[in-house]
Amino acid sequence: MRMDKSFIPTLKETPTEAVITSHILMLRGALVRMLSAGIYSYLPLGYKSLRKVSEIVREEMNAIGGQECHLPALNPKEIWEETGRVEAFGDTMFHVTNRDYVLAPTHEEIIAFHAKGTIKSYKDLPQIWYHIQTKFRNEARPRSGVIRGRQFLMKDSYTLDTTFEELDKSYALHDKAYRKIFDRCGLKYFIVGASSGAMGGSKSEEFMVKSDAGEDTVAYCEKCGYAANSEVATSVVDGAPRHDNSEEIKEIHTPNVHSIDELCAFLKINETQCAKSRIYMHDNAPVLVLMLGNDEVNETKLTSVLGGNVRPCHPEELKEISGADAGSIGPVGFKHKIIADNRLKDANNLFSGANKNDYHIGGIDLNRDVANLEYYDLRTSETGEKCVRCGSPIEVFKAIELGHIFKLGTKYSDALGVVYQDENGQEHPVVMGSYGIGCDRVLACYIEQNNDEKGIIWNKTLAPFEIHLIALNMRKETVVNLAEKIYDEYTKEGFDILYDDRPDAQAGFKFNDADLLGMPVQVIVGEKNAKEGKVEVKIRRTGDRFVVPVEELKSKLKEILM
RNA sequence: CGGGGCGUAGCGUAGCCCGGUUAUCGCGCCUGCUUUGGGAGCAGGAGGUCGCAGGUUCAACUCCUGCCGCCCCGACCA
Repeated sequence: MRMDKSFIPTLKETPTEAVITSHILMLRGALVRMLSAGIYSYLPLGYKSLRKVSEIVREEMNAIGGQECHLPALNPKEIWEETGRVEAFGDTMFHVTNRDYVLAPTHEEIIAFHAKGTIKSYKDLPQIWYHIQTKFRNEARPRSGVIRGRQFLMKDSYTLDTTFEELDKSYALHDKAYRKIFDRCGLKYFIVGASSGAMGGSKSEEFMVKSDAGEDTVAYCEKCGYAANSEVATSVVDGAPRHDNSEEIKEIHTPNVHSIDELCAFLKINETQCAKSRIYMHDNAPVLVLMLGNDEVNETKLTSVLGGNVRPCHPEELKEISGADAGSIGPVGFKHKIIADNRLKDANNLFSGANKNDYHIGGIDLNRDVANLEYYDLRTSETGEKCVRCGSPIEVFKAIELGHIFKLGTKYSDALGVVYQDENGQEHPVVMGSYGIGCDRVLACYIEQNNDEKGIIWNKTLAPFEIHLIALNMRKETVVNLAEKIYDEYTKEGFDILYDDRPDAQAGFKFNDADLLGMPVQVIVGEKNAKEGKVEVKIRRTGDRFVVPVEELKSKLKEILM
């Protein structure tokens, strides 16, 4: 592709709306342009890379027996109502206003719809169906460029199986395919156990990339590879000690003491002697959650322990329920359900709120003073705590979710009546799995991980072009002749070349654009070298540069691009 | 949806608090000449509903009200 008169509007300056590296470089490097919040146009270079991502995904999906389809993004609302997901998605789903259609945020329903008419017998199974389609989600707050958009490109595949054992196999195939896909893309990623959330189903794992721009928090053990979304991550931490003698309960006047830290400072005690109280509303009934010290309640864990709907109580509800405001609430005398985190198991001589403003209670023995107390893992793990598997310190950090694989089970086949007949003519619901990869995110994450102060550093796999050919001075006949010759000949031979043939751009301008765009190899045609029948080759990633005679260029390029 | 910030030429911006000349500067763009191995120089030039709509005023980029858009933090999120 010739650069002169092509749609590659690189930017010298950083647009104000971009703050994370990949977003900045995707804008500056002319890969994308924003149309509206969370809605991006891919320009020629960006689209070329996006298609390379899709192609890798396609090859690996086909390799495990996936069959590519193309399902509509416009869906009848009715089918989404049958599974209850119009309500489940709520405002996140786009609705068409002049007809009863929705824009599909994912495609479980549509797959189930087609499976229903097609899958009749156990002989029809298993199946892997996938497509690469634009998805629509009305994100309240799009951010980080293409990483969280209202419209994005996703590969989603769905497996149909007879049994959960068979589903395990389909799931394992996807796990394998996903590793290959991300490996081929050159991403550093890891896999975490995750909560299934609104998708339903039993097991799910996420493919994550570490990044400050991420929206998920994960716990990771470098030593043994344990990794989990912080929604479900556990770690080993010491519990509160149980002392030989339980002290008597005593009420203490604690004016203006609201937080655990203030309480510790006021009473000159340690955090591990305090029980923090949080009140949640669980299906319209209050529940007091007791945590040790400053431990944070993990609401995902709490929800899975309690089931149903759980939300924190509003400040005005607290006084009515407990008799005190936040900061003075405690388990002793609390009249509703109480549960506690495992760290508090059998603890005594604790301090906690007195359910009376400005008062705390000391000498609490949970075994003696709180009836029917149940203990669960309710806390959020933190950096430095010990790995549940190997005991090494874990690290907790932000990450971007690139892919997610789910064992769905029969949720959708039950709702939409997708059944098959077994050998005995008995009907059973088809067992489903669902697997997604955010193609835009693959691109953005790659750039997050592969850049320097000059710009993007592509590897051959995802680069829009393999070679960036730079003719330094288009007014010198020797330069033009050589560059044109290389461009024509090598393009015919299958090299994918971006040719900077802009007539007026200065050398420095071209060099900087080339570094910004980041093709793996730059071939530089300058006057001095050209006269001697030589060109310069620069490797973008390492910055290495060397001069080669034109006769040797081809073999050299083949060697580099192998 | 809550909190904060911003909206002036294709991009980045000054001016606004304290209303009053022809709305500032840099990049980019056009013309000419020079230059051509790390974002060139000189000269000339084009380009603006100052986000939109009301209001106050003799007078609004500037003050007031409403709306829209964008960014950041949070809530939410498959």
